[in-house]
Amino acid sequence: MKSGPDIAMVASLVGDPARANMLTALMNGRALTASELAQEAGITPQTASSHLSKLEAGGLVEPEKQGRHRYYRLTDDDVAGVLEGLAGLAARTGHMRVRTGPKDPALRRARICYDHLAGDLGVQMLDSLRERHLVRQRKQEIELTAEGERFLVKHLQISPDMLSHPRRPVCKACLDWSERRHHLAGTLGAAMMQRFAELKWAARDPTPGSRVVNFTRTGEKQFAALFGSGQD
Amino acid sequence: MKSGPDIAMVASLVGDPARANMLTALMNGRALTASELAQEAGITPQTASSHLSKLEAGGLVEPEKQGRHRYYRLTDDDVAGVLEGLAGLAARTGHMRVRTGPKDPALRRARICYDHLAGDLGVQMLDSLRERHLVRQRKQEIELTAEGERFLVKHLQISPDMLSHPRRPVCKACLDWSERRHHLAGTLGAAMMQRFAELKWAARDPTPGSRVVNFTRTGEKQFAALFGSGQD
DNA sequence: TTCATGCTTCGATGGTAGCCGAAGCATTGT
DNA sequence: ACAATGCTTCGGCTACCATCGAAGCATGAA
Repeated sequence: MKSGPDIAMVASLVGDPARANMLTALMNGRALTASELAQEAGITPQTASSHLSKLEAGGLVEPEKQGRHRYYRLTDDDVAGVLEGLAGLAARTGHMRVRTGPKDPALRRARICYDHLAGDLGVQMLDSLRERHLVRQRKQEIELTAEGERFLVKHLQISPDMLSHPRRPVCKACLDWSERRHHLAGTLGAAMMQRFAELKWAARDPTPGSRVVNFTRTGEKQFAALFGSGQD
Repeated sequence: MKSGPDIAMVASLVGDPARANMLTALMNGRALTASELAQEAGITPQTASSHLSKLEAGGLVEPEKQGRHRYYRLTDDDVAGVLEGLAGLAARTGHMRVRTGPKDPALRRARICYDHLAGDLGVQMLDSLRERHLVRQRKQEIELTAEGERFLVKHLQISPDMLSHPRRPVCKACLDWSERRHHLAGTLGAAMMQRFAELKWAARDPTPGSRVVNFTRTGEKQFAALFGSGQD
């Protein structure tokens, strides 16, 4: 007869409703934690774990470990393309699908991730640093360049000497919860956030338990001047 | 939660090994009968029937009734494209797939289908007729044009008057078993085949039960001159 | 007509896979 | 050190669905 399952194998991966929900949740290119994907699919974490291992074995998703979290993203654009094609075929025969709603805007914009800046502004900051070659990023590895060191001293009064730590890297890519792209973690990320607070550019929201970071007017301006991409 | 199965529904259709085998068998754009697809998938006809209904309901295949046979083809190129994408993803993670072998070459080339010409040459003939606007085809409906009538009289001494029949159409598109594209059936198809025999261009193979049609050297040349596409 | 072929529907069976509870690691924070 | 969180593994349960036997319709042939 024929050789192997082949196409049926990968198709059956997408064929399960729970897995399909996870995959469509990942369609925007961002990454989600296992628990979030579980909630997205309406199943328990242990079931989701089983599904995610299968998806990973099938080459549809790739994990990225992040502390005790485990982020998953689609392997590449090919996977997304096939999913789009399937969605197109499905749309012809029947029902379309509704998009998932947005979340708290303030939280999306700026918040504390452990001890460093996250959210829209955090991602934007790392983007800017990378663009101007102040840091070099390869996958999750981030390295401060010589230009970067000069930049920190000049604009933020941060000396590279202060950043070394026995068990913690200076720079680290941290997946952003709302944007699902990387922002800057590590001792540098923490030092920068601390400096923002000292300069009265920003402060954590006083509401207990809140992770929102509120920028002052001047802080917003200064931040935009340093890391802004034109208008924002 | 989310709305409907959507993408999972169509993916699960492809996800079953039997159905996947059927679909890949249809990937070349040809059409296959239900029994052939059953054999291709290694299942019984009644199981295949169930699968085919689902594939049809899901919009992946379309049936075409042909006598007591029922031919199935992929709905359109979009379906084929998605299948190719899935195959691509599957190929990355593991096993490729072997192609199905060829069949009897003589039978593929030219044979009798009921009373008219089928096989490679039969398909080629209808292609030529259509290309030169001697017939007009819409789906399974084929209509002889005025030019076509003149062509028949001039080159094959076939008068349109001889072709009318109370219960049989003059022209009809017939799905070709080997090529899985249409060839010409109806009273015209039968008349042309008969004329080929009278002209000693071709004759049915004497082997009992064989449906092979053998063309003579001159017959092949004449046929190619009338319906050939350059070199063949 | 009667027979044969191709396909479908019905009913019953069995294997597989999704699902969750409970327990086990791993990482982080106090 | 201990506790808390996030994720994984294990075991059993359940439900779905592919599968086939048997019977029922169609179409075409004799």
